[in-house]
Amino acid sequence: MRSEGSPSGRKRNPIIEEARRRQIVDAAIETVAEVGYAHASLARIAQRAQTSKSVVSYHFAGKDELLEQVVTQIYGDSWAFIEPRLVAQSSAAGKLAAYIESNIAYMHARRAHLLAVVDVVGNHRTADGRLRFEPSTDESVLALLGEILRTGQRDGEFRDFDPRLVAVTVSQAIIGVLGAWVADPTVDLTAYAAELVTLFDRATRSQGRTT
Amino acid sequence: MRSEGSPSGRKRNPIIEEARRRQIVDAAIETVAEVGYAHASLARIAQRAQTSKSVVSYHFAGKDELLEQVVTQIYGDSWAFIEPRLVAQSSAAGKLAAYIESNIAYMHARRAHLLAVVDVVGNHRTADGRLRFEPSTDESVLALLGEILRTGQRDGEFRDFDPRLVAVTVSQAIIGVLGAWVADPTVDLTAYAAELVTLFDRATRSQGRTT
Amino acid sequence: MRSEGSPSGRKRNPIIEEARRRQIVDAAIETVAEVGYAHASLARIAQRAQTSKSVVSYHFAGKDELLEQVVTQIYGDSWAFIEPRLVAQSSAAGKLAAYIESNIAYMHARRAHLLAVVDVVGNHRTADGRLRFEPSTDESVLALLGEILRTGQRDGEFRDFDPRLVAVTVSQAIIGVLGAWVADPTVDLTAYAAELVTLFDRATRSQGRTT
Amino acid sequence: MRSEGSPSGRKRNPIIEEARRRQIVDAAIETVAEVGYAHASLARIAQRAQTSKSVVSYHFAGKDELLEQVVTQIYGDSWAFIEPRLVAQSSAAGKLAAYIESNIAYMHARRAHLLAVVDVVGNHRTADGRLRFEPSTDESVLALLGEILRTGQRDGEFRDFDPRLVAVTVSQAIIGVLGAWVADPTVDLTAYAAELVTLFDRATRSQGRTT
DNA sequence: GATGAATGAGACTTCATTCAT
DNA sequence: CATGAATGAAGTCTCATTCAT
Repeated sequence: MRSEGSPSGRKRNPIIEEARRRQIVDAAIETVAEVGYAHASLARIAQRAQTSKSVVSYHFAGKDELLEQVVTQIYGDSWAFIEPRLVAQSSAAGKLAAYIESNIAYMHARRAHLLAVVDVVGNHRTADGRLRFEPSTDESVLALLGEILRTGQRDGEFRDFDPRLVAVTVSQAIIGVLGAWVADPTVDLTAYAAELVTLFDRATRSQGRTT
Repeated sequence: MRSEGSPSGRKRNPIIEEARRRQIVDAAIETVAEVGYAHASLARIAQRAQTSKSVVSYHFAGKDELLEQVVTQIYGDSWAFIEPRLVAQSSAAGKLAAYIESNIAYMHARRAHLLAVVDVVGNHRTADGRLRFEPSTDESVLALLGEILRTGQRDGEFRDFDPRLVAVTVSQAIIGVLGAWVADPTVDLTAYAAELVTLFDRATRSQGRTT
Repeated sequence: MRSEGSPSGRKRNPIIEEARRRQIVDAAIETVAEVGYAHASLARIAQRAQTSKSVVSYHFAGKDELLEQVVTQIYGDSWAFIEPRLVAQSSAAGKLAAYIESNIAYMHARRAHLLAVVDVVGNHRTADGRLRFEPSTDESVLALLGEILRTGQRDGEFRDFDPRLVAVTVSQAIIGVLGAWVADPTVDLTAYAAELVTLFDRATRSQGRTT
Repeated sequence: MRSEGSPSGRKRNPIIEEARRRQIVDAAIETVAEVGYAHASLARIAQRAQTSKSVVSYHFAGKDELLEQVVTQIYGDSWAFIEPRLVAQSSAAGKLAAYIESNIAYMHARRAHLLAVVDVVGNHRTADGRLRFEPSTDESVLALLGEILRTGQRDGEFRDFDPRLVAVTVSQAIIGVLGAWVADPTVDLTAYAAELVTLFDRATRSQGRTT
């Protein structure tokens, strides 16, 4: 049980408190990345954070809350990286390319984040056995991509297709490229990203148009 | 272990033996599909197979071998379904379309197999924490797709691109579409498969060509 | 989780199984008697039964089932001792006296049973904090005593009073006498039992009657 | 601990100090009454007192001292209620009746006190597993009742019996009646108290006497 | 005077595996 | 061929207590 005296959940000294939580979440990310979700026990996470299981239990209501923080933090960080790069583009095709490239670039720089988020999202379940997070790809990501694609279709940049299907495909293609890099870190991820941009440009452009 | 040749009263019976193993592997598939890799204990698998843990341990060297059989069996079954449909196509583009459609069709008919194989492949690890299977997509699948794509490029059907990247993309796009269906079983998987074929046809065709 | 293969809950070899369960229940009784409910951990019980926690968990679904067995067993044993002594009496007054004396005699011979049953009944609670057993005195005991008292009133042996109140009082008086003996084992429990019989004889007899 | 005499800026304030302790003890009583001794953790008690564990630990040496205060306070309060009602009676029979009725009346008005004191007295143990308080009934209560009963015998009011046995019986009968009320709050506790007085009047009166 | 933070002991439970029959 | 029984490691979580501020 967390929160005593202050039912809001936040402690009186938010600075040290937040720092400790962040430190533990980071340790959890690294641990999941290294040994996988199934073997990422509180003991191992605590060990990496250089504390004890009790401290982890003190700062988080339980393993569930900790793992949810892992996902929340990675989603937040990656979005903070991607968003300005999207805003900088005015065309839909530009935004699509920027999304693909910045997403890959972010994970390129944080391999552990990639491994952890995929593992936790794909495995963390509620007591009744249902996945706690959206499977495969986050719903908000699909909504964003769908919006970009629909805008492009309205403006005549893109041909006619099912925006959701293409959004799913783009999303999974990115994961696939990242997965290939995880399996074999020698692949040139930047080149792959560029090729992916080309591929989806071709797949979505309306006929006869040129960049 | 009994001695071979069975000089004693009891007879070896490979048929019943194989049937038992298959029954247990099926139970394992269903269990993983239902409660997920992390909660698929031997006890639960045995319960679903209507036996006891001991029987499972008797027929398989351990949990590892059982889960490897799960993956092997699903890979084998799906390949048995897909291969004839590939052979029936002569063009590279035809083979690519056939691969996409038959792969999705197979999983469409066996939801539990899809859930189980994704879960086990993505989670089953060796004692030292490394994944026991190729991450994300099976290497042999990538080799097959790469071969089709390269043939198409050689014959002028396809434009110039990195075959491995496109192979990865095709593979992950299929998983993505299947994932969208798992998350929301009401999506029209057949329509999605057709759209996916169109999308990759556009993405790979050399300019100016038509079907 | 107990019971595998045989959903009934009983194992194939009921003899050895039942012996082990009994052994563990006995160890639980002694442990609760010695260190009290709150300190009677599975570890301590297992230690006294000369096994490990795992074995206890194997034979019982959990601590709850074990403690319920403790109470069930003691209730059953004591009733097996008391019943024939009740049947041997024809008059209501005789049955009342026999109940008091045999109840005290049984617990006199099994101090640990007395301590354990009082402790478990008074403390064992469900997850939501409610007592798992009837508080103070078992309802079936009160029903039995009430029946005896009502019969005595109908036959003119006993004066008019609230049968349930007197049943509760008899029940608690027995516990009180036993409690006095637990606190100070030098008290003459047999003499106390006899005095208790006299006391309730006086309190219940109809005026003018004699034994 | 600060030095005495408080030479520094802060002043010792025994009033606020005592109020705080009382507030915490009250919270402990309510908590034990609600969730039982075994689940009455310092955290839960602090939560109900609207403070934190640290505050509780600051005001009491430990959980032990707090629970001892719970018992002491309830014993004290109940005696303050009962004593004047005893003094008001001149005959031994009158005192006995007054004791029974005022005891029940007090607990009738404070259900939580009843539940808490029974639970703590029956469960609180020292490190070596021995009960910290007298089991069942307080020794001073038995002494008081014994004194009343002996006086009554000396004056010829009561017949000859073992005073301690009857004291124990009276004490437990009261607990029994209260227990019946706790189990079923709809029972008419006042009527039960009156019946109890009658019952023990009959059981103790010397022959041929009348009120 | 008071408290947020930390901590280690110990609680219950689940699990994969082994062994004698 | 099959299984009931046993087992120890490891998991998550709760708790009373202590300490620096």
